[in-house]
Amino acid sequence: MPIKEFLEKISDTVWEIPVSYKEGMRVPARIYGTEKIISELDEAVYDQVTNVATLPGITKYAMCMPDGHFGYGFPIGGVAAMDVEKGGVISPGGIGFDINCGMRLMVTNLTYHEVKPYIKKLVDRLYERVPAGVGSSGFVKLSRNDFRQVVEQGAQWCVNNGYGWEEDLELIEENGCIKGADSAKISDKAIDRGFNQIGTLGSGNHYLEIQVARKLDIFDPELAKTMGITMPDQVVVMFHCGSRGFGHQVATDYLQRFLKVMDSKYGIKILDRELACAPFDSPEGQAYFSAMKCGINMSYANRQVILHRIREVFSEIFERSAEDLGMHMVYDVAHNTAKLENHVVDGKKRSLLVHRKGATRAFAPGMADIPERYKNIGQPVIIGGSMETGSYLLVGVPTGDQTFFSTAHGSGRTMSRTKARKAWKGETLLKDMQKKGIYVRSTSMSGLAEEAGAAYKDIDDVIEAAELAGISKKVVRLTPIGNIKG
DNA sequence: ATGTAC
Repeated sequence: MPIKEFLEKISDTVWEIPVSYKEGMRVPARIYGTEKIISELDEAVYDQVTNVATLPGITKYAMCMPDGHFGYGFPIGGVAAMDVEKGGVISPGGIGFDINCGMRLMVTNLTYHEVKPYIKKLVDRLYERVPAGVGSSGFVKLSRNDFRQVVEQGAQWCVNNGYGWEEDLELIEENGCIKGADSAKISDKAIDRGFNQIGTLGSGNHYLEIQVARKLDIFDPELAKTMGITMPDQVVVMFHCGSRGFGHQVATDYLQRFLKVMDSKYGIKILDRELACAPFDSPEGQAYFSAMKCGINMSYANRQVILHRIREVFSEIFERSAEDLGMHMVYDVAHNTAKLENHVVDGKKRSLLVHRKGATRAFAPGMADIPERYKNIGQPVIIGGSMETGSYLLVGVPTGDQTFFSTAHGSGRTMSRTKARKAWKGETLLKDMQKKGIYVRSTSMSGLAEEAGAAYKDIDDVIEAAELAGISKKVVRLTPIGNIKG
């Protein structure tokens, strides 16, 4: 029977697929989105999110955020909380290959008017100083043993070694170092792939962007001010990258290991090999959890070094120190993780492993683990749109409990990379963007075509859906003026 | 996303 017959409208932005849809579903699936988003959704997402609903320990719902689209095993935009005291599993496909791919946002005290004459110079210099593209390596020279320290200490290692400011650490989830990362759980191959990649952007949808907060796009000036956006036309810097080849290798290593033991040792049957998993409370599950945390820390360190590099470049171009330029961080959010969190479910406190794959944590005001500065307003959420359109700064809200305090992470693709490459030419796109006032540098013209704005959902629709659903609140919309694309 | 196939 077609999926539409099963899809039940819960509200204007929440759609449910009951357990009767597919044998083995332990909980219903819920998809977030407006009627428009749902009508354009890739049908494969229904299949994937209902597969996720069959995994052991899944609590309440298998969910998909409004930017959701087809991914490896889980949809990208997938949220699944596993009860670790009830045989809950950990699944690499629910975290993503690019472990802790995420966004970081930094403000400046410069206005559009001041930056505009330098935009070309600024983007060109950033392009030189922040290595981008497939297989790129960074300027931080590390031995393999040093790198093992980095993946255990994350951004804290960077600040201790001169890359950044002490205050940066307070503005990263887990203060830039998730506890329990154990490099003994990492293969030599993963170390080999990662040790020279600190401070590199990567490729695909990874980018570094110079943006402007236009007056009419500051929706809540009080909240914006708390986050450092204090004036119209203020220039900010946002970037998106992850754990590069390192995280990819960690995911590959453990997917293979889980496939070997999942059924034979633990009797877990899954509907799709891409959902390979192991009980959280098993030697294999715990080993991956520790290894995945190394990926989380690698990614924090990567973004920390890039942040440092951006400060250096601005300082050079504007001939003032980064302090004088007010280059303070707003926040750093993780997209691809599984974290152990306490949540209240049906009135009871439970320990849940919350998988967020292409989804952002969005803690409400007053919750633990929010920096002091944001305690009263909620956790900042940084949403990167496609490079042509715009991005958003949001905050978490109390009604976010329905998604274990998770929201969207980006626009969400509507078109495959292959299709996008056929539909557009990178060179034309580059010129069109230039006309719109966005100066772009990219390592790859075909890569640029893959990231065309038209290959993505409308970011404004996605944010609107997230706000209407009560899973995050918008604060500022940010417009790009310069972009370095990996 | 990714030394875009070990």
